[in-house]
Amino acid sequence: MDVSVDCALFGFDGEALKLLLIRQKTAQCGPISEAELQMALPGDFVNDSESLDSAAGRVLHELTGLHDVYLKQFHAFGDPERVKGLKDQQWLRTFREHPENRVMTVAYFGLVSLHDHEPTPSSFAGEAEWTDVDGLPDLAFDHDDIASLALTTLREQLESKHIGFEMLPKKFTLRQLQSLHEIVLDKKLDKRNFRKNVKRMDHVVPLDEKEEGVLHKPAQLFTFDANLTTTDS
Amino acid sequence: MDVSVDCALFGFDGEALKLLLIRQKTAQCGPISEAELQMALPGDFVNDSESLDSAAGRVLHELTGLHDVYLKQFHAFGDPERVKGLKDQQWLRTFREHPENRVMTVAYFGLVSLHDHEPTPSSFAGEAEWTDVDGLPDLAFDHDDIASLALTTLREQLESKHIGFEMLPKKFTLRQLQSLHEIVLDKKLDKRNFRKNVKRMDHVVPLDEKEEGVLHKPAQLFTFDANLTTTDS
DNA sequence: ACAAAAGTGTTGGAGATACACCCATGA
DNA sequence: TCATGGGTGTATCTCCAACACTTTTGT
Repeated sequence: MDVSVDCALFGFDGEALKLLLIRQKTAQCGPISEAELQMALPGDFVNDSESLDSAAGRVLHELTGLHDVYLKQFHAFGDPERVKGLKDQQWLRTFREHPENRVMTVAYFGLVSLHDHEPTPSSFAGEAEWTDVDGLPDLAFDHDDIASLALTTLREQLESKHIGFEMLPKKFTLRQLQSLHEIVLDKKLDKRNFRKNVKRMDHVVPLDEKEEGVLHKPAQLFTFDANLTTTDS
Repeated sequence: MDVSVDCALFGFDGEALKLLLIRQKTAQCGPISEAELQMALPGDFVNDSESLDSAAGRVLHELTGLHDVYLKQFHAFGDPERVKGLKDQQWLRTFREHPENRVMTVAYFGLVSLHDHEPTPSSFAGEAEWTDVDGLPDLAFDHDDIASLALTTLREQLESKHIGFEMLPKKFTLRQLQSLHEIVLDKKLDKRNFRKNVKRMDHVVPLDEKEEGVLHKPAQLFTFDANLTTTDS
């Protein structure tokens, strides 16, 4: 059986939660309209000598140029028919040696800051795009399921594992942190209570720096100190 | 790459938490002492046409004769060297066609009642045994890691997903439920507070029946009604 | 009668929620 | 001076933890 990894990479641009998707390459021949081209989560086969985590890290690096971002396995998908759809097979035939092979995939979700680094994909340049999580298109294979479970997992772990920071710039304001939580959890939070909670987290440290270039009172900047994280997987 | 499933089946006998392990079959030739024989979690290759969940269910059924027990995937293990230990290879050579192949495994944990059904393994009869989770032996392959993560996962989900009932008889007393929690979580719980919490769970329903054959005041029996479970994965 | 576990309420503290005003900055 | 978001404290309520005695049964 073939084994792949697929990555659901989430990013936050201050406004909305984004997911990195790749678009099927236009087949050189044949009149396929743009709308016909499927989108999917980035993924690749696991190489002979690499671990699953390394494979996921490699896919991520090839797409974003980033190392060392938060990346966690969350589920394996192994339905025998998961790549057997008509469109799925058409796509696979354009680049796979044995598109009819059964392939199971280990899915990872990752968190990327869209602030510090330009989200421009590197080696896959042009075919990858950040898409709003609200109103995702239908995805190829079983990637709708994967994306949906990735989002659920992100929601569950956002608070319990304090991983929100991974989607923010190194220096961030409390307002940014709060919007992120509000958007991911899809509910409004009370500003004062939120700040009270954050102040209790010893790994969110205030800096002697303020926001610049804003047309209102500049906010204090904070950063994330990974020294002591209470909850680890 | 070969793909297998491994199952960490937990059971509770009223006293201790048990894990189902299989023992390496004695090689017909060669003077290998009992102590040299390794133990491992039950597992098997995933068949061509079955899903991962089905494969795990099949392994479980072959071992215990049970259907429909709680069984959940919790992690995929794919280190390239995970079956390459010396003893691991010796064992694999006794029954695998290509023992040197890389094999990744999708690990499941399952919960079994040791009360209602005799824990006697069926088709693997004789080679499987329920072992105390305290003081597990060293296991073959990376099964120490798998068992350890399975236990962590069980602890995390015991309360949040209300799955303790799966390890109790259909009719159980609150004392049994509490001991189970105390043993899994490894901490003493307050009887009154515990019962208060249980009474809030609408899926634990009291029966018009009492314990029998005990040399003290007989306790009321409860059962588990799966109609409305608040948390699902 | 005795042993052994079943069963039952109250109190105090900690943490969560709800809520409104003044402040600093840039235009 | 105005518009915009930054920043702050208090009262209430709910949830959790701690704690001891009476009841029912079998021997």
